[in-house]
Amino acid sequence: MNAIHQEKTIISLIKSCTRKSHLLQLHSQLLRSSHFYNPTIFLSFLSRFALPPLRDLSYSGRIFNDFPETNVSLYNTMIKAHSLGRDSARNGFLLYQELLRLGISSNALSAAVAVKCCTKIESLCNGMQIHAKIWKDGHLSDGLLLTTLMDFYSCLEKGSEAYKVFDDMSHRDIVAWNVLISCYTRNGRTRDALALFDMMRSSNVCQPDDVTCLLVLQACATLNALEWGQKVHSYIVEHGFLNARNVCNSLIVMYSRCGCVEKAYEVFKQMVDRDVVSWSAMISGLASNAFKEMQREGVLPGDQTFTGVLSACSHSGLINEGRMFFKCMSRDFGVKPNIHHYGCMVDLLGRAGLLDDAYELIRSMTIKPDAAMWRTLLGACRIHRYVALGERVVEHLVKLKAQEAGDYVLLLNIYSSSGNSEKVIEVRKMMKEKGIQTTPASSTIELKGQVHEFYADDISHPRKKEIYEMLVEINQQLRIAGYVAEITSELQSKSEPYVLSYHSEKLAIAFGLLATPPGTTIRVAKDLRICVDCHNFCKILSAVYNRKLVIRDRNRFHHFREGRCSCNDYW
DNA sequence: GACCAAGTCA
Repeated sequence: MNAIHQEKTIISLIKSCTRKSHLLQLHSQLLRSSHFYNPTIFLSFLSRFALPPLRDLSYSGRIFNDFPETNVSLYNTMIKAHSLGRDSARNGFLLYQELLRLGISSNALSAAVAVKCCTKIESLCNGMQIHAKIWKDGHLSDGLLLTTLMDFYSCLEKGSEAYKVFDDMSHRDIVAWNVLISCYTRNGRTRDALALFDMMRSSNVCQPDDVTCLLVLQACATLNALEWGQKVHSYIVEHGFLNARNVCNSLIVMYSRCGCVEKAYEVFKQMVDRDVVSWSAMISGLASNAFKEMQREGVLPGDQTFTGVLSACSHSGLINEGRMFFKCMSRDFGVKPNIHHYGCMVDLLGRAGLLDDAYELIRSMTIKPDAAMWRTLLGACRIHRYVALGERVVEHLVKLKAQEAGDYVLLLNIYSSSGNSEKVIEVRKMMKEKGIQTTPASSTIELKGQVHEFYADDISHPRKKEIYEMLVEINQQLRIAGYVAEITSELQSKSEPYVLSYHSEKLAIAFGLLATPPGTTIRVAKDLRICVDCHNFCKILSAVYNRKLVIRDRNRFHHFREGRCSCNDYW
């Protein structure tokens, strides 16, 4: 009795672990006790490590292999974990075959997760083999398994097979119906998907849920079926699905595809927790509708139009739209891409981490790339830590004789963030030899019509004593809130090694904090990029001091509020 | 008693 109680406690302890470090600690503790070899406890451990949010395949694979026993559940968990990734799904299927080879009796769940792997790797014949085995093992009454199988056929565009499975099901729950709808939309029977929504509503088999709405809205968007969409919208309102973010996002997409941006905007405005998807959907809706409207009014888009559209795409990370517009501008509108268009595309691809594509694009250009273009790419190399490409880009800049101190600083940052200190020293030396001067960065803040300018470690301001005292206090406060100064990854334009000092923006912010009443937004402009450390500083400061902070640096605006920044991570 | 199915932008 006691043992069972203990087991339960340990399992709930494992479940409550949200951090990998805690879990690892618990793991090593248990490893020393006898509990670890309890298969039930080990299973809950394994699934914690193998499945999202942690999903560490190599670690979970190791403990799975090291564990002295095996059983179906352990295998199922591992197969499931592998089925979630495109690259790992093949190994998931191999694990399933291993399970069969070992003679461990597989169950319906094993088949389900193995089928999931086949869906991911798009292997029809492997999936059909499993289907045959399901038949043989008599698992045909398992609704979950059959739903998975249906989805498999649907994803591989074997609609008729999927319908057959559906027909043979003895009990169909809402998920099965939803899979059927998604199968219809995927396999070119979009109108039937809509009809199904009506059928479900009028019969009392299964009432549409939020996912049903999601799927049907998708169908409406492709069919341009505005009235249908509105019907679904009112159903959503009636059933209180409007607080589901993904439902709202789908509504936005549906309305903008149907040309009703106003309606889309209405939905967008009443949302309380908008995420990237909501914003991207809204932006792309606005952009493409404005674009369509322009054509309707017979105004031909010019090169400036595309600069606007492309830069909107690049700022909102709309990669596919950007690519689409870029392709159609010359093909359909006879607008030859100019250097700005290419610049937007390089920025777009670079931000998305598609650096090789960006490099290829520059190479393919008929016009000569300018320094700004290479610099954009260099910035992207810095973000995504592409050392080799970064070096090549600097070579191009040198060839153009356009290299600036800032470029070397960027290169320095690339090396230092990838931990290559030898190269850092080398570049520094070269900069010294070439006599490259770095201009000190400055930050400005406006107060009652007067602009105050600060440099790093500036002591020229009349209120410098207060400002530095304020900074000491801020640092204390922020440290309590968990701020740790980050000095390793970032180097500013100083040629000296990093000394613990205050960048200009910190001085400006401290001044703003002491010179303005609580609640005032602090606005600072900086001529270079804000560094990671100052960025963290701002994030935490905005929460601790409950102030909104707007920093405009060389690249963009950063809006800090309640411990967060508008640019999700640093850039 | 633990492990399981569908789904938002592109």
